Amino acid sequence: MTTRVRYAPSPTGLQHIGGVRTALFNYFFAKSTGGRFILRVEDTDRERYSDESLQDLFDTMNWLGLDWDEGPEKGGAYGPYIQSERSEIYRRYAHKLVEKGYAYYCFCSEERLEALREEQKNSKSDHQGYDRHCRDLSPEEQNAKLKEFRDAGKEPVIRFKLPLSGATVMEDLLFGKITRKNSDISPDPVLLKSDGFPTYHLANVIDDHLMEITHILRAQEWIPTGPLHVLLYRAFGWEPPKYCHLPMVMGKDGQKLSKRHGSTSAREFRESGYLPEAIINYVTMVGWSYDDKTEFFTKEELEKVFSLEKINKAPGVFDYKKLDWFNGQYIRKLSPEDLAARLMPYLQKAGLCSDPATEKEKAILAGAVPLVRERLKKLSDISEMIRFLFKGVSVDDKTILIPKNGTPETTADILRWLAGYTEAFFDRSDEENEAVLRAEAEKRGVKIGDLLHPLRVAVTGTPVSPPIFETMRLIGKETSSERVRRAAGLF
RNA sequence: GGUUCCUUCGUCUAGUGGUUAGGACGUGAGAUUCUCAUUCUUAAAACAGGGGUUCGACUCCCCUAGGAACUGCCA
Repeated sequence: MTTRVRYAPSPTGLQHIGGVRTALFNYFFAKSTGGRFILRVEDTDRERYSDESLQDLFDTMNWLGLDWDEGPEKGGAYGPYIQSERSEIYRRYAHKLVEKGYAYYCFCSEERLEALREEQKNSKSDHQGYDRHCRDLSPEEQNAKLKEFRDAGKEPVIRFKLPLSGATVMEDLLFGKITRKNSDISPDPVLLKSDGFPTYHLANVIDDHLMEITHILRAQEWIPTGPLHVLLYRAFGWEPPKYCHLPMVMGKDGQKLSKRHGSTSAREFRESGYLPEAIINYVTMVGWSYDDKTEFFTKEELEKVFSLEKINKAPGVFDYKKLDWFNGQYIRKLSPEDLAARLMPYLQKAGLCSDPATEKEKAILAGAVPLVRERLKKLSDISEMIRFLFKGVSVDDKTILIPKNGTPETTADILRWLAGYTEAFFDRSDEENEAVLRAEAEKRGVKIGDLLHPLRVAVTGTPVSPPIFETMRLIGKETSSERVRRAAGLF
């Protein structure tokens, strides 16, 4: 039997790290078992649905290179893969449950439910949730209400009739048996909403069965509803798939990862210059490991080596610092050409390069890449790092030209000397130049850094830059000399 | 409040009854270096607590504590 797994997000917001992790695990599990990876869009919440979210889902999958074997835009034998296009199916099955006595119409108003919730909150009773008000309506009452509703152009919701006693066991590949008393399950959850759309519980169970999903890999937050789903499968007379609940991804404070912890959406990570390779590698490593030493994995390797047994049960904290480290590692693994190509969009966005880039701009970037590759954590770092290659520099505050142990006088003198030297600089090798500067520093009784600091600030406008000799060659003789002269003129 | 799940360095983890409890990020120190970064060396840092079981428990069982998730006509 080939495994069939699915990633089934709800397009009600940007794809976040938790979702990405679920997608990744499903994808790798499918690949590693020679199975099929299905994408299903669970857009049954019409209130929160947005086209932008759906687009973001595709963009994210695309960015990460997670191709689905079946799903929207691709099709497959079990379509449609967008739940809003399957409404008829859910309605049919929901009514089938009513006929079989496993579900019932509920006519309770939002207001009544609201009041009920309010009351329960205050009473702090152990049992919360729906009071099963409509569960035992007599056939006459039910028909009357139904007519009343339909005459008014309304539809009642359909609720699942949970067993009042007993317990239900869900088998989980990771956690083993998870048992819940039926009386502890949220009482008679809604299956079909009044707008005719199914709730998650109904749609999910029906689709997973109809699409012949063999394994459900989803976040641990679904554990409490697991037994409910098992009950639903049973009511339909179906065999539940195998479950594997994935540990959650938390923020530093141990709470579910959210905006206040930092970036959480794939889009933010993409835009600030994290490589998909790094995201894939790092995100997979929170909650999963291969052994005690290997931590670098390409997507292709993970497709082979991933296994459910190595998943950790405990939730994991998302460590932004470690992600940065991974990203830096991956940036350094890129070929110079590849890195340059990935960097260019950031320069364009910062207004430093035109779009499309000119040959000259490309050449400057190509020259800069060897100097910055060791220094980048994120691709977006590039614009501030080398803006002086594209734009003029202005030293507003001349004191930043002064090295740590220098004075305005000594600095002015050094700059004048440097201004006189820059011409010769370009005729010599870096080694020769360094020798000259060292000799000059010694003559002045200072360190070479005391000469290089004013030079660096004069040429790049900042006290932190790539190695200054190489940088000057990138900037060119004209501009470099001019900048040094101008800095000297400041005193 | 109730239900369910979880618990090895600050963080991610290895470990499956006998180990000096290993690695990685981060942090400290040092080296390299023109700044920054990279790189290298090195240090500090953990089995939540209490009971059992056992010749022997991080590993098995129980209890406690702590944490999390769920408790919607959201998923």
